[in-house]
Amino acid sequence: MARKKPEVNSCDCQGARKSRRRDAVLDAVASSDGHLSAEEVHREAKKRLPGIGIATVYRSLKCLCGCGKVSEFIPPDGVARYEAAGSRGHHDHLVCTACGCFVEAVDPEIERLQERLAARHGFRLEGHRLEIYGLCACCARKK
Amino acid sequence: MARKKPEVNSCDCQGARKSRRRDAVLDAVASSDGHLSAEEVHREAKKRLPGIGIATVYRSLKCLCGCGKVSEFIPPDGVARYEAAGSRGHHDHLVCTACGCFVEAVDPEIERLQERLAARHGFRLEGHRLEIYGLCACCARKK
DNA sequence: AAGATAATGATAACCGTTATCATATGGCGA
DNA sequence: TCGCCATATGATAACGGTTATCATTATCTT
Ligand SMILES: [Mn+2]
Ligand SMILES: [Mn+2]
Ligand SMILES: [Zn+2]
Ligand SMILES: [Zn+2]
Repeated sequence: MARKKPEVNSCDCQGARKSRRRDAVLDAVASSDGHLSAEEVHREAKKRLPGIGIATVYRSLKCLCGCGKVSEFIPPDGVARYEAAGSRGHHDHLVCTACGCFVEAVDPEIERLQERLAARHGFRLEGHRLEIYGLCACCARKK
Repeated sequence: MARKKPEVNSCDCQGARKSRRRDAVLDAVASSDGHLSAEEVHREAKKRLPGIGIATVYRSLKCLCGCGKVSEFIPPDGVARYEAAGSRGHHDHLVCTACGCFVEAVDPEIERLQERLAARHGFRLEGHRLEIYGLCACCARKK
């Protein structure tokens, strides 16, 4: 007889309970191309649970970031953006100053040199943020 | 007979007039160690011109950033910070996650590899932002 | 099922920054 | 030097993304 799958909680945080809304928020982020603002996540989540409130979206995003399912990054305009962090590992962003698109990229050498730079200044490295601004291939062509 | 020095305007923007307050704002930023918030700049500027308002500080900072005398950078907490940009050239920041201090650093190799990374993705590079997070030497010792 | 506690939605509060507007000031031509 | 007009200024309201509050609901444990 088929037995119910063990309930997996979308949040691994201590004391966290399972919640349909948090699942919806994670699904909204995970099934998109990423780089959504909280408001955009809300719009997507409402397609799954029409009544979900914006406060819950913020709370869920914070929780999901805390347990590593989602990662946040804050562009210069100060509006946080979210993307699924499960399988996709760390990456940096090339940000187009014309159309605002994001291109993801990693350069292992840059990553390594950052460690060296931190060490050189006695820093115990915990993380970093690298954003490269410019015109994406598409926008550069139009100019 | 000593004649007055030609008035130099602290702002090179088109149509800008000389203003004592903008001078005071520039002086406040230039004579500090940098990385001041707008509110901190206001506090310093008031030592020079007690009546100066916060709106004027914001306006002056924007103007001074526009003509390259001051540079702005926005840490993850979203509160803009300012530093003199005249002689000091580009640099990146090592940010201590414990005490919040900033250490300035440049790695020419990282700078060069960023150009390569941009080119590799067809980006016409305009600028970048690199922040490295971790414990500064001082804070790492205390842990 | 009942009790304990986490989750939720509506909305007020927060806070750095920007916009507004009446007034003051700087710089130019006469 | 004087007058004109665009720019600069200060007080303060408005803005917008995010967080806090609180009464209610959902989930988990026993
Ligand atoms: Mn990304
Ligand atoms: Mn600096
Ligand atoms: Zn583009
Ligand atoms: Zn430190």
